[in-house]
Amino acid sequence: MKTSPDTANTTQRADKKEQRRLQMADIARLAGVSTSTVSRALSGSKLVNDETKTRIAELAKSLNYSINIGAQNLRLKQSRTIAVVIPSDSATRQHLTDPFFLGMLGSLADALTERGFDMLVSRVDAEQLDSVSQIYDTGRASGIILIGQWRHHDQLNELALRQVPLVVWGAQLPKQLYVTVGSDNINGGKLATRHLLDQGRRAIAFFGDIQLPEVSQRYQGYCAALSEAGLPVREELVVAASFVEDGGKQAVAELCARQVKFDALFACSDLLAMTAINSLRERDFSVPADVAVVGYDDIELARYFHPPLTTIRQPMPVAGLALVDALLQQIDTHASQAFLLDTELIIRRSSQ
Amino acid sequence: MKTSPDTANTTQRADKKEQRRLQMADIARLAGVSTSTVSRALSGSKLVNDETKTRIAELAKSLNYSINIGAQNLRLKQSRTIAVVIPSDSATRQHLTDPFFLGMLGSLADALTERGFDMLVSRVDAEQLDSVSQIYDTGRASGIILIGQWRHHDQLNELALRQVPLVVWGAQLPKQLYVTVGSDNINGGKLATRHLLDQGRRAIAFFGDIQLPEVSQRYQGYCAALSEAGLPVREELVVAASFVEDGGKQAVAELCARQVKFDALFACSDLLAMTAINSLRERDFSVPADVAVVGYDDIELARYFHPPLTTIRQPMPVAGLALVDALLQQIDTHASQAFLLDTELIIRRSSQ
DNA sequence: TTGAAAGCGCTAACAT
DNA sequence: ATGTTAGCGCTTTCAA
Repeated sequence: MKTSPDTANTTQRADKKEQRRLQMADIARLAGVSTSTVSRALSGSKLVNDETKTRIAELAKSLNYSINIGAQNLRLKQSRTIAVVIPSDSATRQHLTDPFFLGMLGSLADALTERGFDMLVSRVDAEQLDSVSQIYDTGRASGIILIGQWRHHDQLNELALRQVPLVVWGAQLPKQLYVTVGSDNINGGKLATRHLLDQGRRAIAFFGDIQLPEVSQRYQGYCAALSEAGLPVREELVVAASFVEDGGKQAVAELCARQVKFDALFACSDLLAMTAINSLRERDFSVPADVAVVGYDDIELARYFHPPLTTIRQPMPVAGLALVDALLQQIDTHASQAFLLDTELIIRRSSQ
Repeated sequence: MKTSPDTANTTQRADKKEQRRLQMADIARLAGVSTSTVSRALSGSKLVNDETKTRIAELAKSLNYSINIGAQNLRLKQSRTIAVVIPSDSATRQHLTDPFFLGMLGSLADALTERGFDMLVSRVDAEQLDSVSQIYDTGRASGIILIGQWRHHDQLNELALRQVPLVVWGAQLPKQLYVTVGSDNINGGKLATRHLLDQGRRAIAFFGDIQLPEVSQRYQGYCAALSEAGLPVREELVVAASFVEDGGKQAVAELCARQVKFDALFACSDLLAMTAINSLRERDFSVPADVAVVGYDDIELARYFHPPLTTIRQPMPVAGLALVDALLQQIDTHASQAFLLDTELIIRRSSQ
């Protein structure tokens, strides 16, 4: 039988036993009240005498006591925790390194703090996205924000079917059962392309993997802008560049191998744009003189690049809040809507 | 901001009836056994019949049941959660945007997953670092990893005094009560400076805020390398550049205002190096011809910069594991040691 | 205004 | 090999 630690017990120096953590019963005893009163006092209930309330609050503070959140959550059947999940490619494990996703994490951290939620971050193998529901099923988090839609449309639909409260950063697709928050990719693509057209460029290359929903919409914007200007979409200018590794380098190589003339480039991420610019430079193209370049994301380093990168900014600070609020609303009301954020063209030297 | 035009985008559940979450008792009833048996079966106890064990496991799987972690943790008096804290400047809120810290988050996510812990991420106002202990006192996390020692030495010591299990990424200082894991900044500074000396440079500027422990050690390395080469440390070449904003730009301005000749630059972060290089370029210095530059951190973009940045790499993948293991050991044994990771010179074009 | 008692969902002695 | 029972630390009826 285990005796509860008691004041009469001698504590030995060699004794490695955890000094028992203070709990509500201790505060109650020291204040000469019941735990109910302590609980009420600390939660600011008006059922308790003001004088006792402050006495208890001070006692707690002086002893460095804080309510055990695990127990509180169990009792209240809540968790006040949201999980942020970033699918990671099992092979490269590279996704969490993209500056864009990382910026998003910061924005989410702020938004969740503001709403009084804790943020649990986990990387999940992209091939096992269904394991995401565990985070919810176990009560670890009351909902899930997933950053990185990639090609997981079907798996995400399955999650939604399982009633997991879920909001995804990405593009809206047909037959979509889950809720997305994202920026206006179509317009982003238009803005970028129009800007290049305004600079007098006519042979605008497009770098991006059209299989990805967001990129596909940026491509739609690209096509729309060309069409507005009365220009055809020339397939030989479109390269399926991937986001990983030296995507830009490979894409430039591919484009050059095609022997096609081009005087501008719209790359679907800043990273892609930067590696592309470096490759262009190696091949003695000058940016922006020979090739005007526009990127996408406006990561922090875009302005420090040489030349400073013209790009499409996604509104990060708003993005976090939008994701969080969409999720909280879904948890509350079991219904919420897709939400589209404005994109903005940031003009710097790489395109002028 | 617009709401999306699509029709099918509202996820609704007409049925608002709370479907009670499945719990162990339900599984027990359905399996015709007691909850103890279910508990044991799911935890793989050998006390339970193999046949029953698989029966229960399958039942649970088919019903999508997972153990409620909150209740489990309460009962087991554990949390299997580690908090990762990033102090944020109350004014700028900029710290979580430094690519280096963000890379660290990724590394920690991997390391914690590997050790079976959840990662709670929170941004805490740098002026109220003592509030960090709440995360521990409330039982929310069993320990804390703090990224960003900055000038908070005293506050960190106080936290350690309060018995909060804590490991800090940073430099080891005298009279330090908390445990640090960090890279070998002194050697990093030496490697960078020696490399510049090897390139024949003799007037090497140093950019960094020596008030910060890590930077101070890099500066020590810088001094040591100069001294090895029989050169004096020239104060007019040392600029107290800050990490934030256009730190590099200001530092270059300051240096030029001093009218001192320099042919190399060691900047204490890659971001600093990059902004400095851009400023140098504006002033018609060529890099590396006129000024050879070495940065610090080896963030992902360093290799994509123009010119590709020579830098000191801190071993990120190892860093996460080292931090986590130091913390877990501290939680287990109430003792752990500071740990120093090797730094490595990565030579690229900016210095040659 | 306060206290007693029940129980959140689980685990682990202690029985059988 | 399985069931009974007593909590983990808290909140909240219900009773006083």
